[in-house]
Amino acid sequence: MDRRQITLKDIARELKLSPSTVSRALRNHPAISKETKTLVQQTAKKYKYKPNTLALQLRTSQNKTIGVIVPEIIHYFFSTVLAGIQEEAEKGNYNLIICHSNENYEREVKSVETLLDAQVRGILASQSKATEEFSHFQDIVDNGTHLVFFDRICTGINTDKVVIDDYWGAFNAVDYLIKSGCRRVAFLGSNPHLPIANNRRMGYEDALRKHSIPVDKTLMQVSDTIELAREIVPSMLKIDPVPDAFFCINDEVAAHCLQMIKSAGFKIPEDISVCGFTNSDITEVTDPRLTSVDQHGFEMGRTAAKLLINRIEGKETRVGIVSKVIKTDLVVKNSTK
Amino acid sequence: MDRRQITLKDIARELKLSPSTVSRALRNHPAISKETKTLVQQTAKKYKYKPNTLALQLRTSQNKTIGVIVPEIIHYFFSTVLAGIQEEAEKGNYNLIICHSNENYEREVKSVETLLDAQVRGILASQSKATEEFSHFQDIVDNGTHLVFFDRICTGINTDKVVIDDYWGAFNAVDYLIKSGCRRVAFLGSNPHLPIANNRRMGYEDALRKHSIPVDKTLMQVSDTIELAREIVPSMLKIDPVPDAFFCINDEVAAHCLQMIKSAGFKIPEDISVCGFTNSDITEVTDPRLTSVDQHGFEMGRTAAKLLINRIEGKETRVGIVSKVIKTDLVVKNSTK
DNA sequence: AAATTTTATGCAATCGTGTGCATTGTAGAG
DNA sequence: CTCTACAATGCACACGATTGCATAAAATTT
Repeated sequence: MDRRQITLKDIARELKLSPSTVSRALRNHPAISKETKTLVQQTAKKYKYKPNTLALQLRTSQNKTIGVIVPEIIHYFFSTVLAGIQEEAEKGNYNLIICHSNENYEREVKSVETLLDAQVRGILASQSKATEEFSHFQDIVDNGTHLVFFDRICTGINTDKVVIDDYWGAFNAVDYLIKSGCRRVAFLGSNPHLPIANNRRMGYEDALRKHSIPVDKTLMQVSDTIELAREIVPSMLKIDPVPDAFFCINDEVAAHCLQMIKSAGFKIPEDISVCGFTNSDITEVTDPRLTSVDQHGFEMGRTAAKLLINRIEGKETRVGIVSKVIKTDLVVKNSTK
Repeated sequence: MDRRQITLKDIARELKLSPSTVSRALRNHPAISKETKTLVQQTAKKYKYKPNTLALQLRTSQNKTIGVIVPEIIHYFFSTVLAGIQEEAEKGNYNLIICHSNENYEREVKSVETLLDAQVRGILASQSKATEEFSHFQDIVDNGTHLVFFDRICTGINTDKVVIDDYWGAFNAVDYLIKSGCRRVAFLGSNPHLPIANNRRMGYEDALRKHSIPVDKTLMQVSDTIELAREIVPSMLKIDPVPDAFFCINDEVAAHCLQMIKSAGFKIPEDISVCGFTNSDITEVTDPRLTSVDQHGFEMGRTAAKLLINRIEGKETRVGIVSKVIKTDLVVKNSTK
């Protein structure tokens, strides 16, 4: 157990050759004779020789790892993104170090530190809800490490980003709600300093305006967690006249919203429509099944990872900031008319 | 951008010292004078010197990474386990390389290869449903790399494992169902060559026997995916007399089962009870909320990672195989009487 | 047969750190 | 004033792999 990996030297000693010859034989260097090559390659196979990654990376000073910072792992959307990142990293032979900030500012700062200590070549990050100060992200850039934000981008930092079209996602959803006959659409949003929340709010407002429906501040609340939803939704159901639709910032809030609406005695979607955001697995198991905006997390992950790897390898020629936008799709199920 | 990290040599050159002196000064070696130490340490701080991990690891030949193979990332239980692994790895200063086999045998084999190529010090693995041949896992052991299985263990390989008490989890759930008045409990299981599936089946059968209820093979089906459930559940609802409870191998199947039971016109839990396994987030949004067996994935992840790290660092003194069992808890909600 | 080219291999340095041993300088002891 | 002891630093090598250059041996040319 814990057997030492065999090295070039071991093979060299065995065959009474120099390490350099062995190295060249394995890499098919033209100056090596056929016999030596086959001999070396056979012995290498026999001993299951694997070049030491560390030594190689040290020599070329080309660490092949990238870091990821996600606010939450146990979360449909982010695990979808992670799967996309993972696939693309594997394709490019990059290793991944994953940190999760748990929506906590201090842990996010520490994650950046960890990743820079590990000397990753680049970082993919989505900021926590609690983050309002960005110097740790600036440190990444100052350190000469590539940085690509995804989804929860950080407006204070000048770097590449991949986002979804939050504005149009929200606009189309609310537009659909209105076209299906809703007039009092409530918006359960998130902290407005997050661009994703703010953009969705604007999409929501503009959809109302398009149909000449006045924006009613009493129908707009910050409610991005189950706990908040449990407080806010019941109170909104007492407004007179009651909202005839809820457009929610995520599926969890939408699903719990739906429960509370039902237990308050309203029918979905006849009395009140509900629309979520993400189109996660839970949209299939609510009753009725939940209409939601698909965020295509997998594609976002792939796109972000691809962009980062291209930057690292100098294949991304565009000099300025690259911003990629992933399209959303409204997936209509049974919680809307 | 892409600035080179500063090295010991850089500091040495700047201070007209040798790299060895600088190294010793930073590591507080007694043979270095106070003045030199403070001088070196200040300059190091000034230039934000970080020792090159690769060089260090090469020197000590002590790669600090561990690999993880999960069948699926976008999955409540496995992401919970991952979160636990991640926490413990971070605590021990280990980096994580995560591979996902996507329930596919070939990808699993390739993942093992990837991880061994990366020369990880140990691997945490949960096998895919498709795997019926284990030589790739044996390769890990033969290679001298530590291996700990979690949840979906592989019986063919002689190594440490962390599992949940599937047998008792199932036994207690079915026992509860019977005590609440059910007599015809259906079991929607998984491929019996997976120990988790087999153990749950035995727990199910023994709970029936405890109450002198005959085991009825027609009530036991392999149905571990939503697709299978959509085929099998409707046919089971036509059995006469109809089952009065469904005990399901996972929450997704349970949630969809619940939907189909309702649309077939049965009342839950009055006519038919439903119980899932995992206690994932979706149990909160079904209607009614789903009774389920909590698997404590986070604790499982932490336990498995701790065990692996102890093995790597020689802190686990037990010589033979270590098997840890994580307790389950039945969480009763509204889909059972 | 001598000179030149070709072929095949080894030497040594490199990447960034750490450490045993040798070396330098200085102070105290005799 | 010389010798010893000790403090402070540098040298050289190691970790594993790669690569320019030198070198040895063989094959070819003149």
